[in-house]
Amino acid sequence: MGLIKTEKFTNQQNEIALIAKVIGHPARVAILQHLFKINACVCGDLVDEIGLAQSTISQHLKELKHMGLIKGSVEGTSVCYCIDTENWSKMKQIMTQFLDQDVSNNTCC
Amino acid sequence: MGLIKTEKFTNQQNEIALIAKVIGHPARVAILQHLFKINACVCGDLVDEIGLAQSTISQHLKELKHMGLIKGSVEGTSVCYCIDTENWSKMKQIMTQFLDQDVSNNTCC
DNA sequence: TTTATATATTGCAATATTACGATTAAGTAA
DNA sequence: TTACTTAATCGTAATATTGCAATATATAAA
Repeated sequence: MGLIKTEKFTNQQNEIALIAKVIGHPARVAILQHLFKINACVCGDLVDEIGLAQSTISQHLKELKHMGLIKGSVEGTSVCYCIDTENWSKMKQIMTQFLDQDVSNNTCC
Repeated sequence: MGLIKTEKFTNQQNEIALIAKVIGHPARVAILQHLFKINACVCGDLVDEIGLAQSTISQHLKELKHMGLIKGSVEGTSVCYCIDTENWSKMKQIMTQFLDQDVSNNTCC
């Protein structure tokens, strides 16, 4: 069906999955890495940097913004995007907690 | 097109995205959490636990196995699944390194 | 061998995602 | 005003994902 049955899972499980899903595309990984690297506002040079069509990059930016990982502010004709540090930290904590599950007692197979 | 242009990105970016993508479904998050919780082999009770069809769970297990996050061994008629601790640690390191990018110098917008 | 149980695979329908070109919107410069 | 620049949105095609029923496979028990 292509439709995820979110009602079968806990809020936490759905949230982890949503965060991971947004990161689960190399273009969005590249955008985030570039924003971290530049460490300041960036706009349409992401299109040159990444090499996908302008409309495609715009769509990925929209998804990242929708998840709250980045924020954008209009600067004249261009738009300045950057990491939303507060939300990034929150997201990082959620993911880290999931990833940090103790593996040492795992005594099977 | 629905087709990701992986050739536009670095191996690292593609790898991060692939890992995140596998985690990007609540059923797979639930499976992983259950395997951690039980801390031992588990088989078809994942179907009862999660409440999706057997074939659906089997497919998700296949994807997790394909990414190397879990491994399974046949035990009679059932199959014992568990976290692949070595690969989990590797994966965790890759993701943590990505998530840990320094946010403090971010002075924009 | 037959039957039962557990898991994997196949085939399919519904929906989602990715990507792009074309267009629109909104600001700037002339 | 018009022309230009930048980014968002729309429409669309191609592909991917999700989920299930049905079937296949493989082992165990009778």
